[in-house]
Amino acid sequence: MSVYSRYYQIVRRVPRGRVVTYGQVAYEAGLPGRARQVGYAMAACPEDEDIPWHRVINARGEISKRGSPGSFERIQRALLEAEGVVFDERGRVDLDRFGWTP
DNA sequence: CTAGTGACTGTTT
DNA sequence: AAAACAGCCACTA
Repeated sequence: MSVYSRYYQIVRRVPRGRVVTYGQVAYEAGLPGRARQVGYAMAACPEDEDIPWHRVINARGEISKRGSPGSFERIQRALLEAEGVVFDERGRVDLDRFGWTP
């Protein structure tokens, strides 16, 4: 049982049309201050399980950038918009409205 | 065991 | 408001 599984389980609880920050996932998993590990866990996200990884964004309300391709961010944004999440012209989400609170 | 690598965050320029 | 800094630690080789 790795720490990743804990994070994945938290992410699975996020309902449609809502988003969470990396730090919040770590906090809910009982491991505050480990946002970076959450990011690393998402990078290793298993595709064969239904993990809504696209609902995890950074504390600024933006989609975190992954070094090389860049196309994944566009896909993530499309997935969120399809669930009703609204982005402003700068590509940010209003966490006060769409942020998930357990 | 050590060293390198990050989908991050809060504070400080 | 945007950028730079220093912490954070699981995982892989």
